[in-house]
Amino acid sequence: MSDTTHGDTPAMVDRDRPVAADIPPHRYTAATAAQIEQHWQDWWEKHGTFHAPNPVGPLVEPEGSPRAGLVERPKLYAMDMFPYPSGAGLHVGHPLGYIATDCYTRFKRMTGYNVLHPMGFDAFGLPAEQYAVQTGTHPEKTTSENIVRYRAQLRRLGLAYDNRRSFATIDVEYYRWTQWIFLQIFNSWYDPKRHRARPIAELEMEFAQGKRSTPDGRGWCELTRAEQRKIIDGHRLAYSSEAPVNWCPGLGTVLANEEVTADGRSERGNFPVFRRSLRQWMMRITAYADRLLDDLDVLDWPESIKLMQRNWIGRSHGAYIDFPTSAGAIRVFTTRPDTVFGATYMVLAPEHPLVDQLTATTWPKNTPEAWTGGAVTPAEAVARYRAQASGKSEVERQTEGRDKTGVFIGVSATNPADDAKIPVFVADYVLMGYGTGAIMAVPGQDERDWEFAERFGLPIIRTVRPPEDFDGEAYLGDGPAVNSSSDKVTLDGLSVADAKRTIIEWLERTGCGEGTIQYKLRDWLFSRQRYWGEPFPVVYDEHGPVALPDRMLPVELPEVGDYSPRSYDPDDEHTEPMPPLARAADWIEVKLDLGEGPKVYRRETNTMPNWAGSCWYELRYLDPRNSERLVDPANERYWMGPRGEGDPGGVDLYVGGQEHAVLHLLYARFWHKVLHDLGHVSSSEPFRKLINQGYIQAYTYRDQRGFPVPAAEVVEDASGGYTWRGQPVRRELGKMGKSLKNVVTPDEMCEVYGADTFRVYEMSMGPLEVSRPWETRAVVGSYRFLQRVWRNLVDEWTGQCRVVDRPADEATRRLLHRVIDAVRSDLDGLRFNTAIAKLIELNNRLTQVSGDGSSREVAEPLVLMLSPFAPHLAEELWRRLGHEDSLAYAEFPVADPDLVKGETVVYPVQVNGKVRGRVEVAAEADPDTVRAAALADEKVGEQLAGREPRKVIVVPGRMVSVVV
RNA sequence: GUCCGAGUGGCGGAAUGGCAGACGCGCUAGCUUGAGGUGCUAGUGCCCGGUUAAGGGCGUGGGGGUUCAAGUCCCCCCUCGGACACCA
Repeated sequence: MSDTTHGDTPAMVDRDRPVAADIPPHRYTAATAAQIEQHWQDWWEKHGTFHAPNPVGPLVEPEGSPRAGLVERPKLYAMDMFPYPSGAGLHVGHPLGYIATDCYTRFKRMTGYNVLHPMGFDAFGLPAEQYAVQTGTHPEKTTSENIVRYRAQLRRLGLAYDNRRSFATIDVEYYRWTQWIFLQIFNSWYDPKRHRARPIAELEMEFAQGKRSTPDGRGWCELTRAEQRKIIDGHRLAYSSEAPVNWCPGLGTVLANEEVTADGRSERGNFPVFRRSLRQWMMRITAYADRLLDDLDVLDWPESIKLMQRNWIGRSHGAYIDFPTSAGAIRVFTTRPDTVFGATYMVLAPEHPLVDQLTATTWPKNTPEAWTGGAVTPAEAVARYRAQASGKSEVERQTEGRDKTGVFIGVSATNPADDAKIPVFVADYVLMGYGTGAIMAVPGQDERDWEFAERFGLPIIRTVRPPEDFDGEAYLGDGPAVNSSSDKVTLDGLSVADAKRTIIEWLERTGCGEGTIQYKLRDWLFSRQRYWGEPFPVVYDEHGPVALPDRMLPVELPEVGDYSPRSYDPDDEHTEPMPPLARAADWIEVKLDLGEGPKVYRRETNTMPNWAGSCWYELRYLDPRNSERLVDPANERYWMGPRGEGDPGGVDLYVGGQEHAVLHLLYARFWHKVLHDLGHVSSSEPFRKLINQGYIQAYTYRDQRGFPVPAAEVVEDASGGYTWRGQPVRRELGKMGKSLKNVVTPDEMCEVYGADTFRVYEMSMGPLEVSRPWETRAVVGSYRFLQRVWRNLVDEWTGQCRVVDRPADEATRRLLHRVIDAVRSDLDGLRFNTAIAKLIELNNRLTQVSGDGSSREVAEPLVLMLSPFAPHLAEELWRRLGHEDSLAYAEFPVADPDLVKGETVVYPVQVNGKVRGRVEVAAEADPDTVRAAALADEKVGEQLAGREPRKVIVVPGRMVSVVV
C-alpha cells in the first residue's frame, strides 16, 4: 500500500498479513486482488458509475449529475441471455458470455457511448418447480434464495450492470406486464391483407359494418352474442382450442412442439410424450411465419441459427391437387406439381379422415397379395395396419429404420392431368400433421416413393430426364420434362421451374388445384399444467374464455398448500392433466363485474410456459419502473429504435447459447412483432445482432467401473495416462456438472486468483464463439500477466508508484500505437483473446525497457486498455497514477496512424516460393526501390547464382517474390 | 441419410491469398533460494547438420488442382462436433 496515496482512495492493502520473508509485501496476490476488487465494487455501487440514463421517466439523470450528458451520446444496448437461477449455482462456464459483454460494453463506454448493460433472472418454470418439489420448499423461497446467491456470485466478478434495472420474471410488477402482453395478443387478430396484427375491435367493426361476411352468410346482428364470440375467438392471436397436443404424464403437463425431441420424448426429463387431444391455449405464431422467415435476412445473426429457424418454419412452395375418386376427391399437397404425370399411386396418412369413407368393401380383382397385408377385406387391412402403426412408439419407428409399410385400400383415384387410374394406399410414411395428410406418389422423382414403389411393385415413370449414366434411384435434379403430356396439358421439354409454373396455371384454370405455400411451423402451445408460472389473465363464463381488463392486472399467483404437479406413471398415456391451481378452490371462483354486472366466473388454472417471461424482457430493462406502461415509447425508441430504412432496430448485441435457436429466439421475435404491429414498440425485431458464445467444456475422469472420480484429484502420469489415488482412470471431454465431479466455480477462481485474473483468463482462452475445455492449471498465466503489469507500475517492496514522466523510446512508442490500433479493432470485433495477447506483448516490452521506472506515456494507455478485462486492477492503478475519478468514462487510447506504420519495413524475399532473405527499406519506398534492394541482397544473389529473374513481384508493405 | 461447422506443436490457440505457430499453459536450462515454491533470464514444431556455428530439408487431417505465393481459394476423400431426420 502506497504511503503517497490518500487513505480512502485506493483499496487498502493489508500490510500486516503474514508473508514469507522473501515475498515482497506489495506484490499483486489473490489477497491484494480481493481487497482491490471489493473496494472498487463498492465504489462503483456508491457512485452509480454504471447507471445508464434514460431520455424520459424515473431513470432520467438529474441535472448536475456526472452522467447527465450521457443521453446525448450515441447509445449501445448490449445484453446477455439471462440465467435461470438453479440450486446448483454458477460454474465457470456460465459467466463466459457475461464477461464478454462486460468487456465489450466497458470498451464502448470509453469510446463515447451511453451504454445500457442490464441483467435479470428468468425464474418461472419447470426446473425451479422440480427443485422445489425435491427439497420440499416453496418455489418462491428456493428461487429467491438462488437469485440472491447468483447476484452475489455475479457481483464478485465486477460486471458493470445498471442494477436499478434488474428484475426477475417472477416479480409481480414484471409478470403483470407479461399478462398485459398476453391480453394484447388475445385482443388482436392477424390481417393477412395488411400483413400485420390489428386490435380485435377493428375486426368486430368490419363484421358489424358488413365489410366482412360471416361464415354462413348471415348478417352480424342476426347472430347471437355467443355465435359472434365464437367467430371472433376464432381469429384471435391467442386462442384456446381442442387440438392434438403433446401430453407428458411424467411431467404432468403438456409441452410445446419445440420442447419435444425427435424421438418423441420431453426435452426436459426425457419422459415419453403422447399425442392427445386436449383443450389448450395456443398462440397463432403461424400467422407470422412469412415475416419471421423473411426478416431473418436483415438480422446480423450467425448463419447457423438463421438456418435452424428457416428449417423450423419450413416454408415450401407448391400446389394442392385434387384427385377424384368414386367417393370424393383426395386433395394432396406437393412441392413438385410438375411431376404430376409421374404419379403412379397415392398415399393417405393412417389418421386421414377420408380413409374410412374411401375404403372399398372388397378387394378388386387381381389385387396383388403384397398389397392386402393378408387381410380378407380392405377394411380389415386398414384396421390392422392402423392398430399396428399407432402401437409403434416413435422410438420403435426409429429403430425399425424407414422400411416402407402400408396397405392398399381397394380403390383407385384419377390423375387429373391424364385421367390415369392409380391405386390408393394407407402408409405411415405420410404424416397427418403436414400438408393435407395425403400425397401423390411420384417414385421417379422422390426417394421415399421410389422405395415404396419397389417394395409394392408399383410402376415408376420418370417425368424429368436424368443425366446419361443415372439409373436405379429417384432423380431429384433439374432437367427437361418427359412423359408429361396428355390431351389436356403438356409439360414436355420444360425445365422444372417452367413446368411448375405451367401446371399450376393449368390447375387453377381448370379448378383441379391451386398453387399454395405450406409451413412446418405449428401454432405455439402456450399453456402448462404447472404451479410455477404466470397465471392467465382470463376467466370463464358459460360460453368460454373472457379476458380480464387491464385494470384487473396483475392476477397474482395464489398461495396453495400443495404446489407440486400431479404427475403420473410416465408411460401411462391414459391420464389427464390436472393443474395445481385447480386445487386452489377459493381462488378459482371469483365474482367480477366485466360489463354484464357482478357475476361469478371461473379462473383459468393453467399457467404460462417458462418462455413467456423471456419473450419480452429486453423491453422491460429499458423502463423497469414504469407503472403506467410496459415501456415508454421515447425510451424504447432511444435504446432500440431503427437506425434508418431497412434496419429493424433492436438490442445492439445479444449474447447467449445456441440451445435457444428455435425456442426463446423464435418466441421472442414473435411477441416483439405483435407489439410492433400494435404500435407499442418502434423496433420490428428484438435482437439486431446475436452472438452465440461457445461452451466451456470439462474433462470427466471415470474409474474402471465407469464412475466419475473427482477431477481435481486426478494426476497425469509420465506416459500421458491419468490416475486417481493410484488407479488408472480414463478421460472424456464433455459438460461440467456436479454428478460428473468436475465442477469448477467462479468463486474458487476468485478465491485463488481474484476476479480480474478469472476474467482475463476466460477472455483469453480463445474466440468467444468456440467451445473449449477448461484448464485450471492454465489460469496462472493470466495471473502472472496481471502481476507483471502491477510490478511495472507499483514497486513491490515499497508500494510506491514507479511510473515516471519520461517519454518512451521510439520503438516502444511505435509498439504502443500498433497495440492501441490492434486492441481497438479486436475489441470492436469481440476478439478478446487476441486483444489480450497484444496487451501482454506491450507489457512485456514495458518490463524490458522500464529500468528504474515505467514511462507514463505507455503506462497510462496500458492501464486504460486493460480496464475492460481487469477493471478493478485498472481502476486501482489509475488512481495510483494520480487520477481522481473512475476510468470507466476515460477516453480509450487512440492510435496515431503515423506511429502505427513503422519507419522501415522488413520485406521477406522469396525466390521460387521460398523465403531466402530479407531486406529493410524505408516505409515509403516505392516498388522499384524495394525491388532493387531485394535483388541486391546477398542471400538472394546466392540463390539466383547469376540467373536473370524472370519475374519480380513486389507486394507493397508485404513481401517480394522473385521467380527464376 | 441430409444440411451446417470444424480439423494447425505435448495442450488452449495466432495468422486482410504474402515470413505458419502471435500470446498463454506445459517442458528444458540458468539465476534467485538452505530447500520447495514464487520471481527473473534464455530456449522450445519435426528431421538432418553442427555444437560459440553457418546452413538445409519437411511441416496446418489425406489426395489432387489454381497461383510468383495456399492453413487460407477450387474438386474429391477421411475424422470429429452440431442440427434436422419419412415435412411430400
